[in-house]
Amino acid sequence: MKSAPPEPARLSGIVVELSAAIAAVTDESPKILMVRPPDTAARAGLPCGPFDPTGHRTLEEGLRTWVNEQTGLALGYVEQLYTFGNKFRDPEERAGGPRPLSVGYLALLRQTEVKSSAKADWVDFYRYFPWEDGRKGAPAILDSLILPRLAAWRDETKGPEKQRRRDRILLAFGTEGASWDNERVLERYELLYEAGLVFEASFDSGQKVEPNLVAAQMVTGAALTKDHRRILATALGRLRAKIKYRPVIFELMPPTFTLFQLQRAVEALAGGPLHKQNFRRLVANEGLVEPTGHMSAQTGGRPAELFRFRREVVHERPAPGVRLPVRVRKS
Amino acid sequence: MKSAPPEPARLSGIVVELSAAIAAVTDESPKILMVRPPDTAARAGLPCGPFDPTGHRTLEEGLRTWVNEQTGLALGYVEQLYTFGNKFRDPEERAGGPRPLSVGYLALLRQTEVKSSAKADWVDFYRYFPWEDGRKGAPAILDSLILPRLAAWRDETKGPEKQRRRDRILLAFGTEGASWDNERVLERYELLYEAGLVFEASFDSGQKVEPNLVAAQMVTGAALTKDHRRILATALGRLRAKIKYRPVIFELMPPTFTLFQLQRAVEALAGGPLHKQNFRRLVANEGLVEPTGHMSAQTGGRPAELFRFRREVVHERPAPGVRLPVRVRKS
DNA sequence: CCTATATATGCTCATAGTAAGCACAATTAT
DNA sequence: ATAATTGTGCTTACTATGAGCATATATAGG
Repeated sequence: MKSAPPEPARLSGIVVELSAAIAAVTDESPKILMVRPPDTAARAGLPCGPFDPTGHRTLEEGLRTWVNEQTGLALGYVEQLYTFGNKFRDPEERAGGPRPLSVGYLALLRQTEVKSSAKADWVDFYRYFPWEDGRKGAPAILDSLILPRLAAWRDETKGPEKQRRRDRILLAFGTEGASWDNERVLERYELLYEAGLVFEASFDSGQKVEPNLVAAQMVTGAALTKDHRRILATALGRLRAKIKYRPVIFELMPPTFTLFQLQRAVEALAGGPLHKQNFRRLVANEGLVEPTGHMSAQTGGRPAELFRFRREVVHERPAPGVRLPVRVRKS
Repeated sequence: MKSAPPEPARLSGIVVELSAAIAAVTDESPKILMVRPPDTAARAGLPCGPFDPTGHRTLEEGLRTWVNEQTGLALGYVEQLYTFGNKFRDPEERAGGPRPLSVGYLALLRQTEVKSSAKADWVDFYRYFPWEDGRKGAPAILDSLILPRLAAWRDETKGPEKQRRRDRILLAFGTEGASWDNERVLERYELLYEAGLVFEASFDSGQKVEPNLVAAQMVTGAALTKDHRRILATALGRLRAKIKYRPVIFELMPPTFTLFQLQRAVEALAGGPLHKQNFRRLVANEGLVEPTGHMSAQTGGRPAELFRFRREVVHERPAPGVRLPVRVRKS
């Protein structure tokens, strides 16, 4: 075993897959592109395909090729997220299939480029993570179901393990006076998974779970195939982090927009309400946008000025981004 | 081609390698663990080994196993960085070898655990990135060599490509009034690579370069095998980002330490000087440390109080970290 | 002992950024 | 006309940050 050289024969049991969480914001709602399952019994999943070592010069190029073939889309902004390689992340592995690694990517698409297709749908992010949408106050599902269930899961154990579980819940969900960090999407999903509160957990383990847990799983968001919901959680967490220090939000906006549209887009991703006046001041002070001089087609109130993104900011400031003046979450 | 199913035969030409940038801080100098090359003609590299899909349950477990076998170290803090898969990242691929992917990791080790071994050495980070060490003012090599060379490389071209190169230089090196962002380690390395200013560039391309460029390469840091310097640049960038919003610096400190030792460790990684009084205020205000009541063995001046890390902070604050009050870089 | 030097620690002050909210303007729906 | 909706300017209190002064306590060397 020690310092054995690579053995191609032993290593051929690996498949490298490229998967993409492709995000857009339409009508103030955050959307993600999902490939429709082959039959109604199966679950939907992210666009993905195998990496081709002879055809693809880079991993990213392979991803772009695959997405283009599967959905017809030409991706713009693309960023590598994480490589997933846990044993049995794909159930087929149990049946003797090769070990599947998946290199996950986050891609952003402008609203204008969004079109439906025969194979893929645009689905609201929060259908998979209903507990992450705090735009209209703390999600009801937290107090009504998730936190009690997590507390029960914590109390299944004793001693140091119980303490560890308490700590993790506290950190992820901001209980016991700790604060809710909107970036900890993955931590929250993984806790729900471990506590058996999402469908994938009971499916992956193959165990029967108690009936009222099954009922609970029906309301903890829609399930995805394999570990794609985990990949998606990683993507949302990264995206929430990134809009705070890089102007990626503009990858999702049309060429011109009102400040309120911009705010709605940020809120859609961040999952919380923003203070309007402060948001405008922030965006203006950072020099992120410049007025076009035109006014928007009215949308119910006083007409708003149209702005465009100032590409020059990246040269001027070290970390231009929307450092959300998020209102304190009242739980 | 279109939507072709995975073909195991075609895909078997992939090797997945796990590589680790293992960092520590000893004597106020940032160190990285390097595996010694087999002969003096070869270049050193990061500890790494192939991923074993049958033996390793997770990628991270595989990494820990490999590092332990190669260096005898049991890693503590480990974090996945990035997966590298560019064609010909390993020169052996040109000779018909399989396509090598590498999943890069960042690991942190306490000073107390650092011991040399027969196979591996602890090397100062900045031996590979001399332009990143601004602790004693802006590195001389920037003005004397790097920036003029980059300007020449920029001026090789005309029109939009020239503008693109100017923008990239400006963003990465903070020229023309822009500010130096200590996290953009990878962008800087890649610019030097593209401009042919590091040894790996001429080696990888196989071209002869003009003699005075070779001379220049001698002072732009030590070369590493394959693309390991790129992986290392990714690691340093990530580490510099992370210490600002997560208390990872304490993964590198001994159980108790003086505030000045802590400051020196942060400076070593961040690559710039800090304002002492403000640093102390910051660390105290964030509640990152607590006094032990003991005093340090003197180190030349008034004895300092010994502190320890307060593990509880992670529960109290959303993003505890050392938000460096870095002094403005005088170039 | 005295002095230079190095580190440790407490404190001030000016400035910038942030959270919260008041006030008012310009439009549409009823 | 009036309510509702959205846009925009401005104030106020508070907090964080950058810079520096002042002083405390040690060591090293004459």
